[in-house]
Amino acid sequence: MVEHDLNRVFHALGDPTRRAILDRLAEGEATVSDLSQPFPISLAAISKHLGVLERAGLVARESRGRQRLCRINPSALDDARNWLEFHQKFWAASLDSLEALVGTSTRDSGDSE
Amino acid sequence: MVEHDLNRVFHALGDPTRRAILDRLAEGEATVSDLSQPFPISLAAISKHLGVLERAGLVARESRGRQRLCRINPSALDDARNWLEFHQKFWAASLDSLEALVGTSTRDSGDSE
DNA sequence: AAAATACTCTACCAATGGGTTGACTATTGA
DNA sequence: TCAATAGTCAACCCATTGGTAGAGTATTTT
Repeated sequence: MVEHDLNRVFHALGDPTRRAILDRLAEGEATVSDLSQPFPISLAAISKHLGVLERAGLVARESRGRQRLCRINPSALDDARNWLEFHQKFWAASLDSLEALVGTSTRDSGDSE
Repeated sequence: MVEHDLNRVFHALGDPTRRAILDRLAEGEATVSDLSQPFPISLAAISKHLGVLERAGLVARESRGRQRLCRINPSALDDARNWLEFHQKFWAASLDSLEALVGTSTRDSGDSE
């Protein structure tokens, strides 16, 4: 909704490790250790990535004894998807009118819009 | 298509100035000076942003005399949009089964397609 | 109670990112 | 021809990022 959030969401999605974490999380809840397993980096690094994802609203961590259960929040993608969808349509439209303009090859006298 | 590109696209979209540039560019081609006008930063900074957008495949710059005409490439958003769409559906499905397990009926975004 | 587990937190480090300025190139314009 | 315009490029600054290692905090487990 707010720019602010879009920044965080897009930034979070810009890292392949984080996208992979989301992929894995899509199969179900997982602990931080579970999530760290496929990666050759430290647990602390994964924890940091989870922090980024959490601040972007994409995942939630819940304490469960001595472990943290992580799960996904799909609705946080709405803003990003809306942005993309809107702009793609908008751009397509603007390209259409450009092509229409070029296609007719008529010198425009100023009655555009 | 490749991770590589997703990184670049999402990273490019993660900056509000760059999103604003895309917004403005959606209204039609523009020169670098045109694009820099609404922003309180240097032309060089805008040029850098355009480089990021260009490497992400989102815009193209074309030499036109001593100026550079910039225009948008909507199809570069496809990868990002596909990624979002696929994962959102995937996650929604995984949450559905979770909720079925839990038994709550808090399911709100179940519109098809 | 003591030890192991599962994290998080706090430095710290090297690399990257967004910004600046100033020099440089190329195209117009006077 | 000479000066202004349009933009890029390179060097630099500082904040942020992704990574590490190590200490610290709960929770199990023995």
